[in-house]
Amino acid sequence: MTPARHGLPMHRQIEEQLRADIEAGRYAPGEAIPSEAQLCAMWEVSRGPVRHAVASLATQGYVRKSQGRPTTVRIPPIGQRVDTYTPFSQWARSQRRRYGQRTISLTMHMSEPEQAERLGVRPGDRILDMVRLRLLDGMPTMIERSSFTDEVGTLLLKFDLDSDGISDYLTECGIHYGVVEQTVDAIAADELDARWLEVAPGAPLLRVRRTAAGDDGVVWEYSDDRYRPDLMTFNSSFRRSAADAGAGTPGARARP
Amino acid sequence: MTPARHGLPMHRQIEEQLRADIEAGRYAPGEAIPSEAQLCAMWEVSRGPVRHAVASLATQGYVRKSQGRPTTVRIPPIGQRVDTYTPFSQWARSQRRRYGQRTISLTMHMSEPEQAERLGVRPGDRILDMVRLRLLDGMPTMIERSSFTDEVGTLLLKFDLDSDGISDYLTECGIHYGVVEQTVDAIAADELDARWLEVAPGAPLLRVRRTAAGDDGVVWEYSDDRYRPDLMTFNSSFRRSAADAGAGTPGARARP
DNA sequence: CAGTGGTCTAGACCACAGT
DNA sequence: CTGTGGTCTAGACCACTGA
Repeated sequence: MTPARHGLPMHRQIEEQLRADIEAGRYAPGEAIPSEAQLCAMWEVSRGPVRHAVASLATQGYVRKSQGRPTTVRIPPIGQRVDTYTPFSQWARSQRRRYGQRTISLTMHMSEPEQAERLGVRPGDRILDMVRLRLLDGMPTMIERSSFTDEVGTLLLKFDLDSDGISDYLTECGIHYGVVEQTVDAIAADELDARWLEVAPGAPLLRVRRTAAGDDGVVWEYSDDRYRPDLMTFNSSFRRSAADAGAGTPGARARP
Repeated sequence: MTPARHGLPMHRQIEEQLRADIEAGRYAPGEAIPSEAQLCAMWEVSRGPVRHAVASLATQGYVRKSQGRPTTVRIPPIGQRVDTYTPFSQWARSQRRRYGQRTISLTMHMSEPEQAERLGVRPGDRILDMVRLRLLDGMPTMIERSSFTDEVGTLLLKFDLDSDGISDYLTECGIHYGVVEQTVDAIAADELDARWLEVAPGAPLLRVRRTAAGDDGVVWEYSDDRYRPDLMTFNSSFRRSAADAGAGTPGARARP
């Protein structure tokens, strides 16, 4: 009898279980996960949900699919992934790495027009600005400049920001990540970055700017995260089907 | 009447047609694409292929889905996307931007151990190293350092590398992008970067390292692309389901 | 050859938006 | 309420892999 727990749809339950099994090493990298037929039997479902779950893991880079051969566990990537967002502390936990944070500044103030635009509030509306240093294995790794809407900011002020991840706390408050958009580029370290990340001013940093909205599409966070590139990279991997290339030119398909 | 062209599966045909319609502006940003039911009727297929096609476009950021509401066309992102790889020239064409390239150097030589490792060949095997400057609207935008296996390199030597994108040429030769892995970080410009990209030495650049393999998984390209961050960014956007966060903590779901 | 994943059908019921 | 997308079933046939 299938557990039928939570309100999660079957394909999500299967996905989460497989992800947990992979992260726990119960399926070794390079080894096969159970076949679709086996998963159907294990969960007593049809192929639909099973394929949905495995496809999702494949796009997230957990497994590698190819026709005819069993689906195998991918060699785990070194850095974070760009096609899915995991809060820093949760990512660090999943990698079994020590992490920490220091709050550098915390300011509740009236928003400038530019900030308001990014957060989708009216200029002059109250927002919370937060600057934190994030550590990985004791090394200063990232400077996080976040802005929150008044509603979320008020919640955060009641919380010990130097403690464990704030995302868990916000989730408990009913605030969670629905639609996330990220832009990645590079930027020279300014004086603040340089001091806290212990690099020279002007040194190249990897910047990720992120807006996060709830499931309802209402933005509640804007963040500018700057990483030391020697300590963190962002990865992605995917299959690109043969015909993605030319919408106009079919082209010869001569395979030696 | 459905064209029934190529050997492409239906869901790919539908996806390509929708992508073409979106890029051509036949569906305006923010506007709805045809409903699943309409697409089923138009293509005379069941919902399976239609949902597959739309889901694929959604993960690539072309459309935005939400339950109950029609699926709408996303506002086109400024930069390239990180969760799918499009060769530079093809990306530039899709954005209707002028582009060009200059080959800085081209070397066929025996591989060093490190290079061989990345390309998956034996140390000492012959490889082709290529350094090119890529231009966008006349501005030097990216320096590309690529290494190719002997087989692919031999093909490239027969080709005019300053002409239009080499990826189209390789596709005609039967070489195409199957499995692609990318790593994004930041790096200081070296002397070569600085001279060609017209920035100061040490200026921050956005680096994308990529290995490309065929559908058979055999690697044929390794590339180190360095972008001026003021001229190019990489974007991603996605939905993150509410339960992705805590595998352990269900948490209250109090929504004000 | 048997087993794998890839594709597709024709239904069904549900959750949610907007009227 | 109707129409939308979200999920799922129980079949089917195909393409590919490897023994």
